[in-house]
Amino acid sequence: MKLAAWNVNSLKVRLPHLLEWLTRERPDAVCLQETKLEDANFPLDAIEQAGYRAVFSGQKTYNGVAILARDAPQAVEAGIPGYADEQKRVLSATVGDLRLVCAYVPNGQSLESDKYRYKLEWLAAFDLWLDAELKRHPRLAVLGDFNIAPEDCDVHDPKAWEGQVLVSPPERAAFQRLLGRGLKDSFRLFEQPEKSYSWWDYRMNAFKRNLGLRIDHILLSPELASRCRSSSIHVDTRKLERPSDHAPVVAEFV
DNA sequence: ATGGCTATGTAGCATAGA
Repeated sequence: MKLAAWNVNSLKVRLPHLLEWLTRERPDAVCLQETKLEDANFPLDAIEQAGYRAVFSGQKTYNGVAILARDAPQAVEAGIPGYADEQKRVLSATVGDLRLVCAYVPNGQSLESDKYRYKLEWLAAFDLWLDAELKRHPRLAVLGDFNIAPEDCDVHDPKAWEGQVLVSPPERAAFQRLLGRGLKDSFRLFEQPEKSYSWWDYRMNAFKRNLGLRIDHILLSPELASRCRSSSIHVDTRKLERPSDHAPVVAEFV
């Protein structure tokens, strides 16, 4: 069994890449972020023709999340219950015997920004809710763009990034709180190449120079973590024509 | 070198991403 998370940065633009990747990799489920599409414009036909069912929660221009799976997603829930948020950032569904949470954590912009306060507040609500979800769903996976590089080894130049948004201590503490709930960072369950990243700036030839950050993650409940056999980042998609600035992250299970 | 690139909405630039 194979699960994936991919911030596609516009599903409209990235649809050919996605379809090609689905056909080649045949994941059982994929969580997409930044679809940037209203639900009425979701390319459901093309995705169904590729052999996938889909549920989605989108909006114009910004944000937007979707879950694609070979088996129909059930018990679909959008957002964080009890946390009012106009922004479409969370979608949950049951696929087979798994509970999947697709998440697009706010970026935060800069430490002085209102968006940074929103990010921390959002993460607090997310953490509280996930604690309850973990108790309800022993086989829980949280997949998406967390917009947090958990450790200095997830940052190409930790000195240059020190204290900035995506690596600031409060954000990293929020990520550690999720791990404290019992969730495991699937990527770090295994030996990994040094300088492994999931996002590279479009500018300054950042990808060619591997100036990246690891901010996209698959977190697993203890039961799922014990079944996980590998985790990797599909860097090759970043080499395509008109790529997303994020690469898919993948976890495989027995 | 606080720039640079990409996508969107909308019709020349503004906003956001990370």
